[in-house]
Amino acid sequence: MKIATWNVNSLGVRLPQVLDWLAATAVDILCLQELKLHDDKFPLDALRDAGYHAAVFGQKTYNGVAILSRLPLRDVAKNIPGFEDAQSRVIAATVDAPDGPLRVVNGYFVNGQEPGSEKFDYKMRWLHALREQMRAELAAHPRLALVGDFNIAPEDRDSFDPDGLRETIHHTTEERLHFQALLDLGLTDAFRMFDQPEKSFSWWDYRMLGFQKNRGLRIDHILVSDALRPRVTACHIDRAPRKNKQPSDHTPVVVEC
DNA sequence: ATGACGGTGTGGCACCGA
Repeated sequence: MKIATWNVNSLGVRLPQVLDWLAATAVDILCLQELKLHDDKFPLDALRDAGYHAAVFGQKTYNGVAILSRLPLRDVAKNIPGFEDAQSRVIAATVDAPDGPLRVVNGYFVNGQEPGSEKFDYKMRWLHALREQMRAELAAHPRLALVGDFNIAPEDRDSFDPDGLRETIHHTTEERLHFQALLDLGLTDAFRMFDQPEKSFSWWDYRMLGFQKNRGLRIDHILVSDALRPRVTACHIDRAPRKNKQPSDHTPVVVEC
């Protein structure tokens, strides 16, 4: 089973690249973030023709998340229960995989802009609420993956300039403690289960030749539950889509389990 | 301290992302 996450920075623009990538990689589940379109603009037909079911939680202009799956999706949940939020950032669904039900939680985590800002405060409250949701999700669904654009570089090695960017957004101690708190619930960063190249990143700034100079961050993650972890055989970042014409600034992360 | 690039929506520029 192959599961992937990809922040596409507008599905309206990136749909042809998504279809190409699905055809090339044949992932079973693809979690998308930053759709930037409302549900009624979601390209259900094109994705169905490509062989995928979809659970969608869209939003015009900003945010928006979806789960694509070759197998049907059930028990779809949107956003964080009990946490009032005007922004579409979380969608969860269950797939009945051959070896048992698999719960997938797909998040577009808050950016936070700058420590001390109102948006950073929102990020902290959102992360705290997500943790409580994940505690409940894990209790109900032992076989679980939490994936998405976390907007957190968990360690220094996940940043192209950890010293220059110390305690700036994506790098703050507070954000990293929230990431660790998710791991402490019984989740593992699948990427770090394996030897990986140094300076492996999933996002590069569009500006100043960020990708060409590999000035990036690893902020897109796949966390697997303790019950799913023994099944994981590989995890990698696929840089190929970042080399497309008109790429997203993020590239997909893929896990095999 | 600011802008650099790209997407969206609006209306000829502002806002947001990371």
